[in-house]
Amino acid sequence: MSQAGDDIMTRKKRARVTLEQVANHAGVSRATASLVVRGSPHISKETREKVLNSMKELGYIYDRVAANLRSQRSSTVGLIITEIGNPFFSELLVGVHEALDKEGYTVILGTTFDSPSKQDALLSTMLEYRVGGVIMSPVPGCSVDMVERLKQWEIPVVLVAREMPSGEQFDYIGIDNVAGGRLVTEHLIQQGHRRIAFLGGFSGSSAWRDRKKGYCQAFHQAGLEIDESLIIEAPATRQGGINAIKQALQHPNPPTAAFGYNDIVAFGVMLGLKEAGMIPGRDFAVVGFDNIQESSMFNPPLTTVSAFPQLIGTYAADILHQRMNGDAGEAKRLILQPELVVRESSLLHSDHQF
Amino acid sequence: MSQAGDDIMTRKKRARVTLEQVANHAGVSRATASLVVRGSPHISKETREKVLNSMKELGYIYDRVAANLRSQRSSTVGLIITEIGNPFFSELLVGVHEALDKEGYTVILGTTFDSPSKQDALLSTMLEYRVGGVIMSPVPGCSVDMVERLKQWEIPVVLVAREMPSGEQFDYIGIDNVAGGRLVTEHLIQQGHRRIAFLGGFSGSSAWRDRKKGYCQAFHQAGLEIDESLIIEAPATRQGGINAIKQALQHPNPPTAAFGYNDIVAFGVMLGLKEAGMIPGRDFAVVGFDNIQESSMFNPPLTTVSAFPQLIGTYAADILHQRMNGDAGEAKRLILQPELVVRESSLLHSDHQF
DNA sequence: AGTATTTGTTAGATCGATCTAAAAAAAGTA
DNA sequence: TACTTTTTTTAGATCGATCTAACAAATACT
Repeated sequence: MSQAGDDIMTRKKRARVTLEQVANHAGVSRATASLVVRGSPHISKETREKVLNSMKELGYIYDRVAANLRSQRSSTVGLIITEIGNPFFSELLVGVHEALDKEGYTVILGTTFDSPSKQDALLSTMLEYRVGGVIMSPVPGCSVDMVERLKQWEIPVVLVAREMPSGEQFDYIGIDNVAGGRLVTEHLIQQGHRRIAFLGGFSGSSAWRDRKKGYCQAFHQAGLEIDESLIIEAPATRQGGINAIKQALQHPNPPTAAFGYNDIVAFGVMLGLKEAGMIPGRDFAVVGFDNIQESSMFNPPLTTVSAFPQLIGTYAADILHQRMNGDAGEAKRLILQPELVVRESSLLHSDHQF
Repeated sequence: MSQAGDDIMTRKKRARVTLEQVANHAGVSRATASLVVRGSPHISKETREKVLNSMKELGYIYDRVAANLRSQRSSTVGLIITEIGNPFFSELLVGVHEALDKEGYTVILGTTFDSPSKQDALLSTMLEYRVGGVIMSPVPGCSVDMVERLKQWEIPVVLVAREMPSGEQFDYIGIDNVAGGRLVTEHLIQQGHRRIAFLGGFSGSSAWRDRKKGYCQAFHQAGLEIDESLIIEAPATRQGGINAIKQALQHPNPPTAAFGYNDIVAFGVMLGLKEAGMIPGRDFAVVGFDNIQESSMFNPPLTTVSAFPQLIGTYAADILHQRMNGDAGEAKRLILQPELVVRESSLLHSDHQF
């Protein structure tokens, strides 16, 4: 259970100035001082100033921990993402953070690294800390049970970027991954490619399945066959991309283009191509997904799909804020439409043949 | 002062299961149940199991808020950085986060965007939340006053990446920016460059001043003159880099190489060069600072200096952990030695003349 | 002036845990 | 069996704020 080990704790020596001391100093009651702190309108100008002066004089520090305990409220919000190393999530974090900050919330951060047990542990911690709400990107194969526990305690939950099986009851902000996958694949087909690998990511994540769905749709629509052996799962990391493209190039009938699960994978794919002596954007087309800031600066600049992570974060924060203020309406679904950004990595010179 | 506006709060409806209820259910006292939760050794096996069962049965959730209030301890750590958008800091965040996570701390995140008032507000918030310690990268020109307030409350503070005027009393983990600036500049001088611009960043930050110091040292050591008009301050962003290089190119006697304050600026510089019709790495040498992951993947790959942000984060977390466990020794200073990483952006073809 | 209303203030209980110091139970010893 | 000593359990105060409901004081209304 919740072992509060002593080793990880710190003891404070200097005693805190309490509201009671402020009240005494100002010659009013504790309750009055409390009202002043909270900016109540039922306080006369003079008392307010008396109290504010005493606060300043004594160096008073508001104790949110005590206040939250008594009031059964919380101005803390939990944010659970898979990893901060991925710019998609760090940009999402920026969006969430800025929006919540503006409203006066404090953010508690957690990263799951796609481990369900870590996610459960994080959710527990957040419950223990009495967070007022949670924004999370669920791990693949995440069971709804744990998250429902939050619902039980009437802690609003907003899902971002990834869906959860039977998670219809939760607000969700994401991008239309099917459309995104289709955009990418249609683009590559239009460029004349017929053998297009889909590299990286794992089928456990809803985003992966949707992007693949879009990939398949584009193939079908063009009347082309899908070669399942060109769909290679791998960690959604640079190294995963390197490995995946290497494996794909071993194929007796290798692909001429690759759709990376996300930009990071696509970077890996391009690095792998370079290692194999090929020049991405000339000998081989590569497309990514997310349009993180770096993708415009890669060599060559990466064709990709904008997934608007920061915007997703902002919306998620806004919705959570509404929920925390009592909005109990139906679960909202906000699906942003992706936009294809064509750059050099997918525009092979016309003198190439396939 | 600390207005706890009602609008930002959430009310929970379903009552929490308290330790008292658990105790009643298990037929023991509240105190005993508390000891069980905390894993005290003075509890007999049977009572422990009785209580644990009751906890499970009732769906008990440990209330850290209440516990922290009474025990005057805290397992929360504040992390204050300037921005998450900068990969240097997001990598630092990864280091801090992983290390603290392992020890069971929870991280409260704050970003200052280099605004002193925002930093003060954040420090206040953290005090209000009773954090047990703070890791921070101080804003340029940060006064020691506010941070000293934390010291007063015996809340340990570890500074990272940037120093603070008269901040000798605080632990500091950073990199030898002087050495880094020298490495970069020596490298460029060795490549035959004589007119080297120093672009981006502001002189308010200690990192800027140190890097510039190294830059000057290298010049002096080589017996060369410094042209102050080639030192251009600008925001440490991509756009700042673009603007700075454009300005530098206007110079009647323009530079042949640029030292970007950090990799992001260097990226901007390279983009600006491209816009001006020049090819970085062929017509103009560019070097950055930090060696963020993307710099190896840029076009061309960026010569830079490794600043080991993740490692800095890890060390900072470790030291903070020690401090929170009572280590009251002298302020520690841990200065990592930077390493030059030479890539194509600074290796001009030999047929070029200056 | 006398009552009703509004405005400002407050005492005392409370949030859910931990602490202290002391009591009860169990084990060890003579 | 009686008396320590050790182990286990507990009652009651406490952390620092907010809540409730009631009480003064000031203002408004016949």
